[in-house]
Amino acid sequence: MAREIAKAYDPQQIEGRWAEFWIKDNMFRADAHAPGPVFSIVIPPPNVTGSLHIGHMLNHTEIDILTRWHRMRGFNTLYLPGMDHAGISTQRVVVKQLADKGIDYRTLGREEFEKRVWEWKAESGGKIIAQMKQIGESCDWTREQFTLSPELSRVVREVFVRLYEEGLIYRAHYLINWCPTCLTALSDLEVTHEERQGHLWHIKYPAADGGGFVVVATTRPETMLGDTAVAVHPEDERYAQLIGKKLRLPLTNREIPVIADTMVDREFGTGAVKITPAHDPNDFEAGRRHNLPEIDVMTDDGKMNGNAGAYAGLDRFAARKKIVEDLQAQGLLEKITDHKLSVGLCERCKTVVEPRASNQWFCKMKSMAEKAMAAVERNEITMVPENRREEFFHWMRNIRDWVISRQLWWGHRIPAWHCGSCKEVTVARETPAKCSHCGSAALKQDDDVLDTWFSSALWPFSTLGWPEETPDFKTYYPTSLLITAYDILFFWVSRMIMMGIHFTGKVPFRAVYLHSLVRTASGEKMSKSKGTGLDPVALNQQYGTDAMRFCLTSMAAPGTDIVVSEDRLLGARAFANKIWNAARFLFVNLDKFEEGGAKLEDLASPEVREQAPYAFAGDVPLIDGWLFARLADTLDVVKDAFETQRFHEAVQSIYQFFWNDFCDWYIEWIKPELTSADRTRATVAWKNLFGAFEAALRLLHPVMPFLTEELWHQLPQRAGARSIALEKYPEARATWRNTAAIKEFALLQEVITAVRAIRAEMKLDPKKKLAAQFSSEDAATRDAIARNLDGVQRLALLSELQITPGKLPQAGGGLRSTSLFDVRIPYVETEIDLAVELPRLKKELERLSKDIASKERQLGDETFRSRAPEKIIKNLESTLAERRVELAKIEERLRELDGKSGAAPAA
RNA sequence: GGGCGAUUAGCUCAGUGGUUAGAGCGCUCGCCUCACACGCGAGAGGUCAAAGGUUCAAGUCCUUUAUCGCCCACCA
Repeated sequence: MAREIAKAYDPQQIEGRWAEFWIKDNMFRADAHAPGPVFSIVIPPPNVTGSLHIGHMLNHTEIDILTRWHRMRGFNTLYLPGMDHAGISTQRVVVKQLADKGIDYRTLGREEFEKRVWEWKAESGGKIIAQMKQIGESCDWTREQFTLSPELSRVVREVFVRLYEEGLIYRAHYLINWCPTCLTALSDLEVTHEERQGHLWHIKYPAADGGGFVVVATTRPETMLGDTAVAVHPEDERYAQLIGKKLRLPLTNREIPVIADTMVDREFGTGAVKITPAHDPNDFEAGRRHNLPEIDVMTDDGKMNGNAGAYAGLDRFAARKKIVEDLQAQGLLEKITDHKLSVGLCERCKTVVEPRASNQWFCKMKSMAEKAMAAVERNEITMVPENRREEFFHWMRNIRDWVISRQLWWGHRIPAWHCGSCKEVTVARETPAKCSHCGSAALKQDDDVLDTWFSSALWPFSTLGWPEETPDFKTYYPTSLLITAYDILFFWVSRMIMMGIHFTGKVPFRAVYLHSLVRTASGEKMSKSKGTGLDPVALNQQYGTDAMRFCLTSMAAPGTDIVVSEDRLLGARAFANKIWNAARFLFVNLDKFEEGGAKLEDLASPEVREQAPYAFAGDVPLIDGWLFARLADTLDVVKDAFETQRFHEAVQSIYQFFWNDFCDWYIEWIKPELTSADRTRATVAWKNLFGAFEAALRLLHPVMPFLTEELWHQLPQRAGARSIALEKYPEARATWRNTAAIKEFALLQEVITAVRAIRAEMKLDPKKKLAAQFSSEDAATRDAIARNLDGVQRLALLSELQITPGKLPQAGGGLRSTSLFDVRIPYVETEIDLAVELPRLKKELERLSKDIASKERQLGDETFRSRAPEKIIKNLESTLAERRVELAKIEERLRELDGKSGAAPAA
């Protein structure tokens, strides 16, 4: 039977089919009652703000690799998918969409707006799910979750009420970060800081009694309209007599007191500070200490309000300009100096944040933080990379109460009802009929919603059925591992740990792996708005999903950000193509195998393949023993690497095994065996090739699922075999381990490479078979070459290789030496180019001499001999002996060649 | 202001105190060899940022410095 397979791998031809195949029958559905050790992982739910970007691609690939790997190793595996409603971000997206259509979302009303967002959620969520399916994520789609679903909303209310009843959630009037564009409060974490060049305006505040004035320095003159005091340091002699006196606030007719407070830094500015309790965190605290009134001078959208008198209606920055002009006109502006300051920006829209005093809901964090730190200290949760642990502790130690209310319409409505009669608050799981304080029915639910991270913090248990003790919760909680980007350690990871411990008594995951961010070539965080983002869909189409997966993870060393480049993607695609073509090699030769009377069906059962490597004439051929030994080594590395989330190591070692060992050496070596006239020999070769290739596919499958699934189905498989994803991952068998084969084949590789080098150096006809000579003092080495003469001659393209004991003459041909052997192609028509050979040898000589000198020095050192481990000394001694042999050979060759050439070219 | 990280080949980066520091890409030379030119073979290319220290032994541990990043922080 002849098979047709395209010459080049075309991922577009096959990916869609398998993506569909995997989800069709819920192939990756988890079963809480299934046997085996558990591996569970919940997705960091992507925001429904658009589609997946390349960072998600990395994150999801890592999760999927580990999921597939564990599944193939017999774990009871759950990869739970889902999405986040992403309160402020999603609301912004929809608000903007409406604005683009000329609609102010506020005119729609809350209910209609929510309806529009749900429509958008369906669109964006649908896109995300489609992308996840497209990239082959092996999730259990029957367990998909959404943070704002009715089920999860119930969990949110449960948690809110419990925290309220425990006194951990409270409502207070406090100074918070306000975004005048998003029109909501923000937590400290949602504010990013940016250093900007600004000014320090020195303003004269005249004394109320007309005697002189105090100069205050401020970076924000517009807030002076809300000043309710000026503060000086109590021990500042310059201002001592002013304390308790009144000043007249310029541009208004208000009188404000001079107060004394140790918060003032005498060295800064003039040593006198204007106090604006409603618009500055420090001043807010000072205001509380001194019982000062708060005067909010702004509106929600950042304009000056009625309290700003003549400036009312002006934007805060326009007001700043006007105020400075007016002060100047009145001669109250002493001077303006340059001043660098860090301004707070809204994380989402980059608007300058306005500190404002307002009524908000808060969550006390300290006690939860302490328990979370203790758990991490006890290593109930491990963190990779480990240095993130310190960051975590640092943040947790300095944690402040969390503003959890947001003035948005998209989110979990706070389950609190305000009583119109007694003004008290009723907090309840279900909408209450009457006020729990006075019994009045005049209840109105709080307008605010919860910070989106509040529901995300519950994700590992809310998605598994908590507060019920469901089978899912019992089996899969705590989850095994959390994989996420390091930039949400505080937003999300820390809060999950705190909430998880608080509500379930257990950590939410056993381990956290914080992976890199994917950056642009210039090192910036990728951003769609800046046009620097890479579109994973386009890249998948261009290079193939498997290549993308390979590319991203091969660079994913923990702790460093990664940069995706065209070059790397091309390299990854080439690898996929290489695998494809290795398979093609098998297929185009199958006829020959079957012509010999063998049947493909004989290779279909895993039991048959698992017995590879098969022996011929009583022995496993060296090449097969070697390949399976290399496979075992690779599997060791892969296991170790995946267990410690060192994806790049695992992926690179798989790459090396497949390309270098399997393709470059194994396939090249066994080619003639496959068509050997000796049918028994040929059959053994075929069985071993099949066994090795099929194992290699399984080895590769978690990283490159599409390609391996496609090829695996083209190999003979037992009846009822559904998918490579459900097969067993190869296990490094004890019988595969074979250091002798590795050592022996390394010798053959060395000899073949040496002959090829000589051939290149002598510029010999690359197709012409040549006669060469081989010598070694070591009988075992000579035997090894003799045993494998056919292969060596063939790969080195030799007509014959004469094996003699001892050494070869160092002149009269192209030659390579090691301490163990010499190999030489005698001159026939061509000679060595001395202008190349002599400098090469001299350089080698120099390197060896230096190396020998340093080793001699070290071995001559008594302290070294007495302190270094025996093994190190032994190694050093034998290496030194080898180097000396090599040096002697090089010296001899140099003498010969120098003599021959008369005048050696200058080195 | 505090903290963390980085600095290794032309580029992007691995490197877990112990032989001659690796990979991919790029570069040079030679090959369309019947799986693969998305390929094959052979090469060149590195005082591991600088200085000091610990150690028998340092790219790896410590200190200082320089440069570049990132995070955190209420100095008006």
